[in-house]
Amino acid sequence: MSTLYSDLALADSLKRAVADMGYENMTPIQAQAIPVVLTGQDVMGAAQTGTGKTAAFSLPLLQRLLKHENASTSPARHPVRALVLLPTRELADQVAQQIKQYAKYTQLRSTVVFGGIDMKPQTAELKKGVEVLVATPGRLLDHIEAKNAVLNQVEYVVLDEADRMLDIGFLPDLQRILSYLPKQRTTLLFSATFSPEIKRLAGSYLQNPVTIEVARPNETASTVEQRFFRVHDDDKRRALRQVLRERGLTQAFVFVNSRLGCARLARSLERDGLKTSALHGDKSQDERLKSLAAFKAGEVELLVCTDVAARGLDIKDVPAVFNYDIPFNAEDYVHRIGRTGRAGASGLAVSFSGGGNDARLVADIEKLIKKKIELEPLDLEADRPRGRINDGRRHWREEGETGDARDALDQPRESREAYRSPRPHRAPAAPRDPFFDRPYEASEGDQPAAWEAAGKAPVARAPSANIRAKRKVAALFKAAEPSN
DNA sequence: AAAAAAC
Repeated sequence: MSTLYSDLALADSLKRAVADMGYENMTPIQAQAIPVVLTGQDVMGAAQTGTGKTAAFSLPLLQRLLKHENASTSPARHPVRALVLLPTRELADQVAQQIKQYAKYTQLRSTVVFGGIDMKPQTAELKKGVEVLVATPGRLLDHIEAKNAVLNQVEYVVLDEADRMLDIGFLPDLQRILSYLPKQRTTLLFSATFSPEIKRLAGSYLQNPVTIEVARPNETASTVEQRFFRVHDDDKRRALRQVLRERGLTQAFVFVNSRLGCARLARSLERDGLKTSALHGDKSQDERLKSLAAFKAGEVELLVCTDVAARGLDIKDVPAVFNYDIPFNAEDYVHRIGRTGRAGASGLAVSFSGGGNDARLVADIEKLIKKKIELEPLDLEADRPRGRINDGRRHWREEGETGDARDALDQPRESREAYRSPRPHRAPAAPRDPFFDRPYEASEGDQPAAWEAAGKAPVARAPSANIRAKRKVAALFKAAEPSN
């Protein structure tokens, strides 16, 4: 069987676009899936990360849209005929851009909708009419309810990262979306990982599906070197820096399990002089896209991220992925390390197994990927003497400052006590304008206030516990952000 | 346990 794009039964307009992108040979998933999707059958496709799944469904999909004109499709109307759903905004953006590339020589229109940004431009695009709509679930439902998107003529639905789309967090939204679609349609599911339960569930959404498994599902790429180090939780940051140095790594994804942990780590690595940006769900969409763009452009060495970045993101030539935290789901491990070693390149995946449940989680991964995992010790260089303050930095927090005191947390637990310094004496703070949160401004001819004349500060009502908690969280995130 | 996805 030929694996050349030029031999495929695709329109010249699509072949030209593929050629423009420099592709000649199909990957195995493409060679197997494209002919099947061209027949219009339902498909469940499993293939390793980084092997071109997007092209595997979008090219034949576009071909079907070109060749099989819908009876109700007039040149004046552009009903949505194909819907592609993804679990994160960045991924939706990426897939939409790829589809635009493939469709650039055709008359087919496409657009993308996702949350976190203004709805109006998306609405305008939808009103103009598109044949292909790429979306994340929440925002799509908004557009459906606002009657901006009419999906009653959808012929093709693609669930990319299908196992994620079918998991408990997404399922309700997904089911609502599917309820707006015609029953008579083609459904395509793709992912690198499928658990047996998800496979069963997926089956209930498909009609006589063709199953395509190019590699064993859940398999990791053989081009990625996988290392697991046993590291004390307090030593992970040093371990990360050491591995970066030893391996001469210029860029890496660094995965962390929580958003706050992500923000904190990004900030502390930034302070270590590493060019870092953070990507997690508590950042504004604008910041998220900027972080990712800076990493793509090579302006940033480390992308410190949560699992928002675990799936699908296709960035060329990222040499390494760190699991600073071991992921809670073994499947996420497969997706995370799939950010490196893409398109046959080599890559390195380094995971730090610390305390808590980590050993158990590593065992889960071993079981899933069916590869023996060796937990190695990591000899840390004594680059930072422990237990004494001799790095010239302060380890307490001055009033009005945030963040520095937490550096003590980077030290081994037993020596933290040494970082506790007596609180420096300071004059009582001047009262602040509670509305603008700044010192009261004195104006010409001001008399000393009554409180000042009496030599005591005014009594302010303490903020409620609720407000204090909110402020505290906001301050933590603010303090934890890299400065730029 | 966490993250993601809508204001």
